[in-house]
Amino acid sequence: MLSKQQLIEYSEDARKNYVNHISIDCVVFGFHEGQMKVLLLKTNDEEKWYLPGGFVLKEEPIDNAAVRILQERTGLDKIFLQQFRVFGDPDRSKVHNDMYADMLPKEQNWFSGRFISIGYYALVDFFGVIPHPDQFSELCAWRDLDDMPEMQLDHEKIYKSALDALRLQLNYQPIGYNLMPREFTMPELQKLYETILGKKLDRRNFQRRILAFGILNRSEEPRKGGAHKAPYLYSFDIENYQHALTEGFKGGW
Amino acid sequence: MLSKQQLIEYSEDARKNYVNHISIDCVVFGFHEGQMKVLLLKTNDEEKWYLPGGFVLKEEPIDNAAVRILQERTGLDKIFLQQFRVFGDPDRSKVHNDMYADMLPKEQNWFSGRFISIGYYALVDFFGVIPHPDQFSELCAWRDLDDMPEMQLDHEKIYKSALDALRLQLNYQPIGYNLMPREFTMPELQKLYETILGKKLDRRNFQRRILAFGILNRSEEPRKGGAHKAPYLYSFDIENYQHALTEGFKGGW
DNA sequence: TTTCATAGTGTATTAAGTACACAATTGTAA
DNA sequence: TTACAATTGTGTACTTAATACACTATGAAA
Repeated sequence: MLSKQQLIEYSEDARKNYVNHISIDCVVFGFHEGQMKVLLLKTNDEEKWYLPGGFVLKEEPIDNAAVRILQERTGLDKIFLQQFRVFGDPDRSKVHNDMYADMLPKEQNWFSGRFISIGYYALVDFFGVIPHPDQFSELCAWRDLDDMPEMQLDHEKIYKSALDALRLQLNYQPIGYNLMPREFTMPELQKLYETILGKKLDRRNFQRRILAFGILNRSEEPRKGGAHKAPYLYSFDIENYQHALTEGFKGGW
Repeated sequence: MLSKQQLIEYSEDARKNYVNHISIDCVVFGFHEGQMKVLLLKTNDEEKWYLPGGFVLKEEPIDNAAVRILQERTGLDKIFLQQFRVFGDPDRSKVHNDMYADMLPKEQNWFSGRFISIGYYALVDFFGVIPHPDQFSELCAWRDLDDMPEMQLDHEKIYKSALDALRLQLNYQPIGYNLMPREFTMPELQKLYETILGKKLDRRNFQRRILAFGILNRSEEPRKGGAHKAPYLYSFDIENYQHALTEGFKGGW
């Protein structure tokens, strides 16, 4: 959390370096222990959480800005990022505006204006992430998708919209390379799909379908040491996976 | 086309009224005589065309801005609009910037900065549109999708991206209500799909599939007076159509 | 009345999606 | 050591959707 003096400095820096009126908000999805997770931030003195976000440098492509912002929050440098929609209601950042208006003199307050936010979602490796709070927060942590806390501004709307976009993507693109460890079992992958979709799938049909995509390689050796029958291990065939990403799966017409 | 003095005035007005650094570009699709059309603008003294676009008023939701911009260009007031992506390379408007830099003193030039553009596509009734040029152009006209001219800035990239988005939409949403006249024949509707997709479809299979969506009503009376066998007339069942728009068709998983 | 272009309809085949059941493996508790 | 519970692997019948393809019907013009 910034002091008033720091806030003034941040505001002045921001005016110098960032494109005004534009922000970026990222919905970072991770997957761990059969749970879909979203990376959130929080200050100590506020109840509500918010999404990792930031601004666009004056000479920076917006996609790079999103990558930079996520690098700062997660430590990751290769991130699957997808722009999914713009949030541009004039009063979407009203609460924020008012908050900073109390703390900053108007002429020094870069935050006073309206911000139009570009929404990105990211799929990341849960274990690769080292959550870093930003300047405004003390806490950066994973939250379960089915146990999301109250959120600031329109961030609830944003993450729900991201989830919709992700579910849609599931229909015509492969998913998982950025969310699963290198090797995983079929039930583990199924759990990912079930979590994203929020519903149960049939084991046998899931397996057949996902294998038909041709993006998985099965290891020779099954995973040992588990409490039950040793499952096979799979990994993504990265070449086919990339191809499927660009080409899409079926198409309909 | 604006004179230098008018340009200065426009620039000052813009600074007062619009959110800086944000623009909107619209890809307006129409359909006429079996051809997919896109609405474009042009000045007399430049070869290249550009997309209808504009800026966001300081207190205006971005979707409203897109509607307002299209109302001005087309005269339509009910428009199917879909945000599809943001174009935010720092040098995307460089040509424009340079052009205005020659004409406007820097401190009076609202256009000098970088603009991040929100792309919308619109599906409209061809006959409902009365093309109005904007302040910068003399010409506002339909162009065939398969005969598109050279375009300014990154507008070629934008309309191609819009077409991709539209094709994707075809897979999970109905299309046509905003593009077809109230009554139409099955071959006419098929032509629309073929044009959007850029490929031929089988008559019989198309009919079966589109009817299976349950969004069409068939009139009692076929269209008479044609040179051949009188075709049946169809119209959209607006209730089912709307339902399909929000719910989507199949889904995959 | 024949011909041509177009419209309407049906059927067989293949592929994809869904529903469902049994056998195999492994650790644990009797 | 043996029975059990939990989990994984696999197969098959059924239904639905997608594809390929051919004939009949209509209306205007030659």
